[in-house]
Amino acid sequence: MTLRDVAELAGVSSRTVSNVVNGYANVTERTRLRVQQAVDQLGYRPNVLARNLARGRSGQIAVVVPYLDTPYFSELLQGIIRAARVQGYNVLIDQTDGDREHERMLINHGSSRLLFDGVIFSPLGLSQQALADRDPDLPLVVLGERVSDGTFDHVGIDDVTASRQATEHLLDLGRTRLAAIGDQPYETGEAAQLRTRGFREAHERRGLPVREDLVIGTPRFNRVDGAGAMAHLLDRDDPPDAVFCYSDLVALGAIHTLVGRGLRVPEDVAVIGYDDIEDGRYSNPPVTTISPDKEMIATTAVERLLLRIGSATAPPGLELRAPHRLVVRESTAGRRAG
Amino acid sequence: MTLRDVAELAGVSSRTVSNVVNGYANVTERTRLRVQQAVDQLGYRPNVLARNLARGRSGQIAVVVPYLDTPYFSELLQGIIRAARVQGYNVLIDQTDGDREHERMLINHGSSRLLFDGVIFSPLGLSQQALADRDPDLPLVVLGERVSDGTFDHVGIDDVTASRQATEHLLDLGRTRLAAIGDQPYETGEAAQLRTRGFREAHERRGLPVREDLVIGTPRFNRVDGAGAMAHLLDRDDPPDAVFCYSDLVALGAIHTLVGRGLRVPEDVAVIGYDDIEDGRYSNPPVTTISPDKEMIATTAVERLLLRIGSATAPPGLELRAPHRLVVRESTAGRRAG
DNA sequence: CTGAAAGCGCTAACAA
DNA sequence: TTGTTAGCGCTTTCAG
Repeated sequence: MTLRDVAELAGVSSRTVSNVVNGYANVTERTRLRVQQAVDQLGYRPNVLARNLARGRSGQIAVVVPYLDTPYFSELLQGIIRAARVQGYNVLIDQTDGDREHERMLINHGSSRLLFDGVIFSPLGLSQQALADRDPDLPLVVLGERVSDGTFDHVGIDDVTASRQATEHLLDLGRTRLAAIGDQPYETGEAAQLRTRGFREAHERRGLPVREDLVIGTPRFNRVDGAGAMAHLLDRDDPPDAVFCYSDLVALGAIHTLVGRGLRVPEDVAVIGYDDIEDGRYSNPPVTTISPDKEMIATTAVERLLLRIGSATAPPGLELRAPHRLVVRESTAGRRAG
Repeated sequence: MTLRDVAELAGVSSRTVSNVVNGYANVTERTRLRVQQAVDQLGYRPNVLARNLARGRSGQIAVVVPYLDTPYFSELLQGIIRAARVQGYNVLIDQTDGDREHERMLINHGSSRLLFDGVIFSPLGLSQQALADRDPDLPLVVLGERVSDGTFDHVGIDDVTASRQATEHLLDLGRTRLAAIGDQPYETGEAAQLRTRGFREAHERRGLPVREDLVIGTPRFNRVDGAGAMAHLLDRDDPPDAVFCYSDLVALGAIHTLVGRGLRVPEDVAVIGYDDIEDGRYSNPPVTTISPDKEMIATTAVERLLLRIGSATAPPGLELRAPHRLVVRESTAGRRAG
């Protein structure tokens, strides 16, 4: 079943069939119908491989995330896949485990060209410099806490503000010994550092000192790290009465430790997270969190990437901010639902 | 940068370059070296699109799951992606939301042929019949609780046995009023029905009657359903003292309701889940569960699919059972860790 | 509005 | 062991 077969049956040239199949204009209604009929009759479906080669495009975009089983990413992924499909694009998924070399390879068109037309990338191990050194012809949209260097788009929320708001929420509750879990004071920890900055800003605004010894670093933002850091904090002479966790997973880990030690959340220690993943809504207690508009992030990322793919000349790299909001639940507010 | 350019520079034919690039035999070490040098010098990378067309293969497999943000699937996906990459295959991900029509389309090569060479499929809305009616030329491996009709491979654990073991564990604790949450007594609910069968078998073996009014159906296996079903159960005159949940998410939802009502887990009600997702390990309390060997499932599925793709004549459809085990945690055992 | 025909870059049968 | 060459099936320029 090829274009030719259809053309023959319909008594037109393959050019015309192609026009019809691709919904181009310039086809008489009459011939369009005849061709359509032939297509249906033969059960013709275009060969994507041939089309791709001829077009020089794969019709696929790659989404690169550090970890697939991180709820935040899988929730985001859903939105991206949906948005891409609407535009006729398929999504290739890649997981880097934060491996720097792997990440670098992917933004250089992977091991082979043309497998994907563009990349939505959530870098973890990669420096700003490595991002700048990438294949300049590969359309790129970056998620998370980077800053665009003008050659790619960047979609994220305002992390400093969000973190400040999270911290202020804890201060508003009358808590005085605030801890922060998740700092990463090294080159590839930009994400974390922005949150730490917001944490500091909140203190500054209130004229309060930051308890430096309560700012704890973690290699990743997962449950294990949260649980460990919390245990560490509780072993102090003067443990915190509130904790700002840099992800909901960290918060869940921290709560796990707290409850395990017989402490009450939020009465003894209030806990706030970040990301608003579904787990946090059904945990005990449900977790107060910063909720980024994931749907908007996904849609915007796809939209901008396809725009780049479609443009002959690369559009300027934009900083795109999705909205976020503070969602107060029982891990700080202390109410209890049925 | 095409094969020809390389051939020219190396002073050989494009055929030879192709041989070298693809690691075929029959190339003198000497020419191999010369070609390799030319490749490096020109920074040549093969055009996958052209290769795909010529080979008639896309080098991609599709993985189709109902929901991407279900931890069980995203954990499985990780393993699949890894296993596929090792074999030089890329993974396309598709989410059906359990939509029957969408599922049917995908096992008929989607809307276009050749986009993927085979499918690993976790059906939700599709009947056995629909599976049988699929495009017979599309290599297929099915995950979950179906039975192979001999034309595809099926990878899963022994659900009846696992469910029986889960139930027996509750009975061993001395519980007498066992509930089950997750039954789906309709055509596409085969997965659920197997678990219900195991639940019954355990009772039968002990000569105990099943409390039919405590077997609750849920449309999906997620937190909301679990929370709702549990609330429903607690409103009974004679509420259960133990609950077998058909997924860990359901268990987490159920626990959420229990704790919200001021009941203790496991003292008042013991809860067991299914899937062993990471969330269950860090919840309060951690969830006892049936743990399928996900890594094995992923590897086996990929292995079998690639074998099918590579075979001229379709190998017989196999039933492949991955191992599982009962993991006892605090939601039934009542210990409490730090 | 439609037809003819030249590729897209690679693979692999056939020859040498 | 290597070269020649005919496709793979579609898109698209250029005529008409």
